[in-house]
Amino acid sequence: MSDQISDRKNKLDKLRAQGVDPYGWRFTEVSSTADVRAAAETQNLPDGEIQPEGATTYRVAGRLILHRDIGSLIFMTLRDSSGDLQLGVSKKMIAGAVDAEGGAVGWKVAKLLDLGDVIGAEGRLGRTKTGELTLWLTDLRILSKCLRPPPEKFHGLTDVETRYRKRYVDLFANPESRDVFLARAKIVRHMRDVLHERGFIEVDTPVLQPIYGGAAARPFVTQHNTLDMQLYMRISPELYLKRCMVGGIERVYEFARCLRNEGISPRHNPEFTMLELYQSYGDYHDMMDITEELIGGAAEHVIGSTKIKFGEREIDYTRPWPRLKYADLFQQHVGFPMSDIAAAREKARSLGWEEAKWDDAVVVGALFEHHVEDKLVNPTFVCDYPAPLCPLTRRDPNDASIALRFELYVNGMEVGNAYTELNDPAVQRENLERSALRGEGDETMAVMDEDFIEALEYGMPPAGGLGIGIDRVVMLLTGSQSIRDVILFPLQRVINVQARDELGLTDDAKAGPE
RNA sequence: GAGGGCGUAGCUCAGUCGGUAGAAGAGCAGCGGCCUUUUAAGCCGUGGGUCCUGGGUUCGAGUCCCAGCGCCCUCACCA
Repeated sequence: MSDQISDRKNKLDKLRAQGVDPYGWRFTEVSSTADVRAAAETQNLPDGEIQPEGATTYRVAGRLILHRDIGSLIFMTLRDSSGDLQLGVSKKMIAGAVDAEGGAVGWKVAKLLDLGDVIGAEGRLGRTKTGELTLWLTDLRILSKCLRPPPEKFHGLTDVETRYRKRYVDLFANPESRDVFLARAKIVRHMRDVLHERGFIEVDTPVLQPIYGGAAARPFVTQHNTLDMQLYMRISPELYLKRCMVGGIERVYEFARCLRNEGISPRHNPEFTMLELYQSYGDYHDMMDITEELIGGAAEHVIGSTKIKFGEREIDYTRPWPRLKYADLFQQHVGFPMSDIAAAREKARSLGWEEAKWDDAVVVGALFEHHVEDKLVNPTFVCDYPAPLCPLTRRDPNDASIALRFELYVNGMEVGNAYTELNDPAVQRENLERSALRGEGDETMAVMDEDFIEALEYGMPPAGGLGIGIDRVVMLLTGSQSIRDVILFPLQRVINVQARDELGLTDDAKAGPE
């Protein structure tokens, strides 16, 4: 009976026995530890001294992550979302503290604290002999008891699986993990600011869709009971955002959670966030400008640098970014023009690919991926794709085999994708029919969406459209090697499947009591 | 889906060639003490294990073999 949870529960009982509620209440007018540090910078705080009674006091709240008990003096480290701050508890100094109801708090609470407890505190600033900024407490209360032992104080939580499954522990135990998600929030905020400034309107479109489209991917299938209807989780918001443009929302965007029933990898998660935006009366050149501002601007304003390390490499986000043609990159890195289909097929065969049943464009695309993508380390716009694989893109008026599309590559990874949008309903119908035909039996291929065509028949303005993989941008800007490091709660298999099976708790058994 | 790697105390990790008598170790955390300027505080004492699970080989398995579960990586898939 000596496990750590019971030890902590014992302390819970001791606190209650002394009239202290271990699950505290409202604790307001709190400064962040960052605010306290900033305030300290402006004051003369000699080493080894505490500000005298009557000096400004500060209130802070957060989680206890270090605790050094030196008899009738205790040093603790408090962590909030802005950082850490040392607290000092002197038995003499805190002796008189009482709470609003007249119950004594302070020293006896300090003696019953455990690592991980959430506390509120108030005190006066000072510096220790070694110059460490310290808040010397005049008040201390416990706001929430931590019943489970937190990870080791020095190494934190390193087990990858536990970090993903118990992200709440990872977040308070590993500041660098917390910082990734704070950076993610700032990056998204920066993007919203840029779009707001340019007159874009944020909307929400359906995740549950009767017909899925806007990308080539396998969807998750689900079912609505009352409507007795099969639905798909969206793989893309594209067709709905275009309907918004038909309706006169000229500049529209959505931070769209998309779900794709595909493989999982360090760059792919079943659900991910895509920023998708459309600008009426623009084209894909406008999308390049805005992409630079969204991502390059985030590097500058959020990370504070245009040169950011990713693994061994340093990536340079200095704008403007090169805008290169797909055909030129192909020629440069593959070694012959992409129009030379015979050479392309021969090359494919030499790589051991079974290309016989592939379309010409697929062969060219595969060679491009194999030979070119890895070379694109610094942000690069790859422009003007072969048309056959772009059913939603407008063709170059001078060359129908070229689609007015670009993809943004960074560190060999596709981060953005943009088109000069197709707005001729007849051509759109034709393209969708053709790709539906080619993809017969392939549930990833585009399917006909009659209502979408009908929307186009009312007239959609010519437009530029852009999609940016937010998770991947956050990976690059925060140096995260896996997409799961920038997604708070990445999908993991349920544990105890075996145990459930052994107990006979299969799906059938769970459906209802006998 | 294929291949490779990993799984030992709450956490971070040792554990050699399969064997060092009995009790599988350390640090942190815990528990009992001491300490009013610590910095991963220190000192003394002390409790804690489904070695992922289930089989097998063996005189003997944390270690070897097989199956399963979970995670990571590579490839495939993801235009």
